[in-house]
Amino acid sequence: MSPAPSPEKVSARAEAQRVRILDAARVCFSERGFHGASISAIAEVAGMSQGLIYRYFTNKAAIIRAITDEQREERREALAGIATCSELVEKLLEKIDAWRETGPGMTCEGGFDAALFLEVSAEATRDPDIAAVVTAQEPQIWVDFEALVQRSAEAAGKPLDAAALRRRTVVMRCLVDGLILCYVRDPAQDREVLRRSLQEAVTALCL
Amino acid sequence: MSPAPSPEKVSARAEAQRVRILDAARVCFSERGFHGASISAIAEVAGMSQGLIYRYFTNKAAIIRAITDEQREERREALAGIATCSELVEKLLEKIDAWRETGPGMTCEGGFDAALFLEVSAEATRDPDIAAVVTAQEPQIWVDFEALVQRSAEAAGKPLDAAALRRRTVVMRCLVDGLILCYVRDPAQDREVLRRSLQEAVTALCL
Amino acid sequence: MSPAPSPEKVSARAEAQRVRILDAARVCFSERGFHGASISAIAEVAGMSQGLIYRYFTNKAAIIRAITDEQREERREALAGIATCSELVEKLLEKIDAWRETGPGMTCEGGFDAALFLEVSAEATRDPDIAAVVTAQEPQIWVDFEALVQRSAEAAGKPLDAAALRRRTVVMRCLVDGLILCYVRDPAQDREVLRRSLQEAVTALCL
Amino acid sequence: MSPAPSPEKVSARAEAQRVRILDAARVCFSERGFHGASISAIAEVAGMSQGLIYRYFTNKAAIIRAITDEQREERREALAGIATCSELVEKLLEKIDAWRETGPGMTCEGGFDAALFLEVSAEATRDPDIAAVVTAQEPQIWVDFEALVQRSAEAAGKPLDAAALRRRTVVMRCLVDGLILCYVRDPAQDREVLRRSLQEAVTALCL
DNA sequence: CATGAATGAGTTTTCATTCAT
DNA sequence: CATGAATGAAAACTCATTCAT
Repeated sequence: MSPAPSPEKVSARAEAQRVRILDAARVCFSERGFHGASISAIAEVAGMSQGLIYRYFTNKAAIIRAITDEQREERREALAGIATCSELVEKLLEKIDAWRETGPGMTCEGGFDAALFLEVSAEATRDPDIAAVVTAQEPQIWVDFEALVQRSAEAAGKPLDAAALRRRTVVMRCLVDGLILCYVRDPAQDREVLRRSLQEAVTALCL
Repeated sequence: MSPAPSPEKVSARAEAQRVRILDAARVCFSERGFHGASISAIAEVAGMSQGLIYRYFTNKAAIIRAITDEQREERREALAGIATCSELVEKLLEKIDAWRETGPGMTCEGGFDAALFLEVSAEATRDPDIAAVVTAQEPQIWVDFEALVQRSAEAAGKPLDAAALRRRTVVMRCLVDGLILCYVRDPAQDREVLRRSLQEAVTALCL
Repeated sequence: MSPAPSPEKVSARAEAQRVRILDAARVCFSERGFHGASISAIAEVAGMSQGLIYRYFTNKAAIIRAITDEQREERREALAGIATCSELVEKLLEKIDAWRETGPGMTCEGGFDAALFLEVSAEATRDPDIAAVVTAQEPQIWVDFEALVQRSAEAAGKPLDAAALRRRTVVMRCLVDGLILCYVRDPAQDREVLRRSLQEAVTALCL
Repeated sequence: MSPAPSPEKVSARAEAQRVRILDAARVCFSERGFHGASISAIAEVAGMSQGLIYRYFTNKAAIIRAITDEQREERREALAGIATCSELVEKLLEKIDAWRETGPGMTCEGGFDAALFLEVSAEATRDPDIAAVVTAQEPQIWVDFEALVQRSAEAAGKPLDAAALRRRTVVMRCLVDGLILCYVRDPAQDREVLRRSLQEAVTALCL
């Protein structure tokens, strides 16, 4: 009875547990912030005991780091199926709307959680560990983003050389990240104006 | 002798104390976040007892609200002496650099504290009170920002009608707010590239 | 100008201040209990600064002692105009009703504050100082009470000798104090039943 | 081995902890009053950390409520083995004496804590929650008390009809509760006089 | 005489973390 | 592997008391 489970089984189970914890943490952190959310809240949402969490993460800090680290992949996925900058703007607006409606923690499955994104960015400002994780994500994000911008430029018939590509990419990232802040700070503002403003800028930049 | 202090004197003292507390709070909140900073830390930085803080603010929440509310004025001042969008980009980059060097809490006196800005934005995501304060600032900020954009457009010989002005202003705000995020997330990145990218965009937008 | 006030004037003023403080304290203690009421609350109700209170009372404990001490006089007054035990029961019921309606602190002016009476009794259980004050009142109260009971007995044509008088007085005091507890613990109970029960007992005791 | 503890075991432990806390609370509340006793004092007496108390009671208020609620059962038990009103008076005097000697908090095991009884009554005057708990106990207490009074009346050969029974019961309760107050306010008084006075009254009431 | 700012110790309560079972 | 009881430190907040003015 109860044969020793194969190592893969074990780590599969372990991985599943980690996922459960991270799913719960995402919800809690999004709702209350990294420092406002308690381990006991996470445990409750995850449907497990507080003690068990410490079998999979040494620390609350480790959970925060893991959540922060996830965002790299999410960001990659967000850019994956997208052909042009114009489409990116469109999709992002949709996702922010979805976030407002479905509530916090829905970062996975192609969703986007603006609260978590800002919390991570703010925390990166203070905690060197988090800053390191965030900064480490950047090269990859730049690669993906540049690919998109180049794709977009080529679609517009104006391919860019390396330096111009980088600059155009910087602008696009600022635009996109700034859009999130804009939306968060004044959620009542006219979404259509937002959309058209951004699209106009994309056009002006020949993307 | 020892005349009863005039009421102005009294409230002047009270006001001075409030300022001391807010100065300390700005430093602490910037360093540790709203929920990571403790009242006792604020009291220590302010050089007073914890109890005294409660004579001037009913709550920690009240301090957070006050700090959030301050940002309106700071933002106004930041735009005040600026003629064109190009100049805005230049000044903002300088200020972010200054913040990185002088450390946290230097929001006043024309300074800019990116950490605090992000913390406020993140908190607005969770706390309806903070969201209300932030949202209430927006109309004023739009007015100031539109004035700058129009000034800039006129300087470029291309004045804008109301609708176009609004759209261009949205783009500028996204650009500028996004720049902050970009900088925070990858502080090591080449500042010169950042500068040129943004300026290029400003030019492309005829501002 | 401002001639040195005569000593009587001074102590008259001092006495008036003490009264203001005690009036306020009575209200606060009645509403929140000795330990639940704060000096600052008393100061506010008294319309003066907290510091001033300490010019007239060395301590919070001193105020509590003073309030406790007052009850002797109140109790005397309560018995003063009363002819028979039957009348006492009637008056007490009226006063408890008045207290329920007019709210706390109305101990003076022939009123009766059941909350304060119980608070004092409870505190006497714990604080030896208060116990001493309360116990010191008792001889006087017994004298007054015995006078009433004797009056009542004579009115019924059955004067009592010293020992019997004392015993009958004990019973009357228990009856009357117990009535207060009964009322407080079940304020909804039928007042008429209460009245008749007590009166019946008075009759049975030939008072 | 080391079998998972059965659910009964688990809640048995929890129940035991609650009892430990309530035992400690009884002592502390009796010694210092509800608002004078601190959670840390209760924790110390209970021999546990402050934090642990909050695993079993959400609030200090919840502990106060629980202590208040206990009194119903204590009161029931106090009346249980008693045949006549005369015996009740005898037993009560004994218990008050025991309380004076054994110190505070000995409410359980057929003991009686006058301090706690008065504290609860005083608190009922201020806190609606406590008032509700106290008032909710009353019907049961009346039932028990009426049973005793009827028993006593029958023993005296004079059974009472419903209305008279109620009135006689009111008188007995006032007598008994008032006795507690009398004793507390003047603990030095002659216990024998007290005893004889009450017994005389009981006789006069044909109980 | 009077104020109210100031303090420091104390309050209740929460929380990350550990550990026996 | 999993629980959840237990802890100790720290959080926000209150309060009696003092003191410069």
